[in-house]
Amino acid sequence: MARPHKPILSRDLIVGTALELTDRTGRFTVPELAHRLGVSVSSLYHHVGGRADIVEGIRGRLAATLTLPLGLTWQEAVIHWATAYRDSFAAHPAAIPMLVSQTVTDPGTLARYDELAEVLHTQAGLDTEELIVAITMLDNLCLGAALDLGAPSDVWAADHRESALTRAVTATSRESCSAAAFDRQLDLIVNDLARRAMPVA
Amino acid sequence: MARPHKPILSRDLIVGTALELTDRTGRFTVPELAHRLGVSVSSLYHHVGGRADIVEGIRGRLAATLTLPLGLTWQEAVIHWATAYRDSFAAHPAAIPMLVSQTVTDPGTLARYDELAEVLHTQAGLDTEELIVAITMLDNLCLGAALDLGAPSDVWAADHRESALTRAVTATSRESCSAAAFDRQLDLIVNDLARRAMPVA
DNA sequence: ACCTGAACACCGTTCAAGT
DNA sequence: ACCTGAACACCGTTCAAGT
Repeated sequence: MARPHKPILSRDLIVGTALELTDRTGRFTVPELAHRLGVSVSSLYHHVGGRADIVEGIRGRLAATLTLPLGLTWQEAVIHWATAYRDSFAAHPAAIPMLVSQTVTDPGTLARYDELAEVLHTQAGLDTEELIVAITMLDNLCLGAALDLGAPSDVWAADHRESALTRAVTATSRESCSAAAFDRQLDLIVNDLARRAMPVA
Repeated sequence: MARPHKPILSRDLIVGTALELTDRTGRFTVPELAHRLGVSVSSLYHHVGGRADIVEGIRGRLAATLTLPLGLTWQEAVIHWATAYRDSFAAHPAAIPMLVSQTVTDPGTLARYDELAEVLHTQAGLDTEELIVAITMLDNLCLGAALDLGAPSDVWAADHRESALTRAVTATSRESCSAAAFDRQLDLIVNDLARRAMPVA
């Protein structure tokens, strides 16, 4: 088989399989990916710029959920955006380190940031300075929460010492605490923004 | 030369050189590291468990600054801890992706978390549940801020569209905004904790 | 246009060998 | 104990070749 009549590969298929592989095994490798697709390694390079491009494709998939529905107040929009961000990244924990080590170039992802900025500007009346600080805060929060939820930074899970605190901590659910911390921090941020917002209606 | 009278390598030297290499070139590789040290690759494995162990050594170096001075109020301690965390990670941006992709095992780092927990427990009177949420929030914040400061997640630097916001944003200093967002968020967290604290004095 | 095999320049790790 | 060279099983990417 040299060239099939109907292409068997596509950027979308490659990205999807890479994400699947990452979820299942914690990583993906170009040879593994090719094997999984029943194809030779070099075939992939006809549809994709390389490994980094595949990672960027994964980013695009995850960021797709950040689209804002119409008719939300800016507060609701912020909460929707941040929650979707955290959720979709946390659903693929093993992908986070890959995403974090690489500059964001996916146009869809960038557009999602723009949309949030638009809402904060036109509906909450934040000026440029405030806008950037706000988005930075939200970005920080979501990234941190997703990392904390998914990545292997199980800081307090280790039985490293005789700390009463550490032992108590081990008992509690890691996920629920992370979620609680996220919710509370998001709430703090929204309130802080509300205090600074210039109502435009 | 087979075995020198005085060892030329040590875990500390290896870790230090790896960090230096990372700062200068954005990454470190075992062969590069060996070359830089004027030594054969396999020599490193007499002093270090492997690449992951070197990364853990780097984590230990950076976490060393998290030690809390005596005589601080718990609020001051939180601010000191978080600021030192953010600062020392942000000073080595290229190291962050490596640190984030790997489980924390460095004992020193784990001890620094314990110390903060101790302060929050005994001085702020937080119960177990509150304690974990608090530390998770702080951990999230610092990690997110460090990532945002150092990692190549220059989200809004890309000239991807005709967004007035995006262009305005490009003008402003990335660092100062990140710092402002961090300071404000840290302030929010401390105040939130103060509201929940049970004064013990 | 799309798949292939072979080749290239890398990785991290191990291990018998030397002193 | 500590350094070495050689070997191993991997990576990601390229490129001439086939249809």
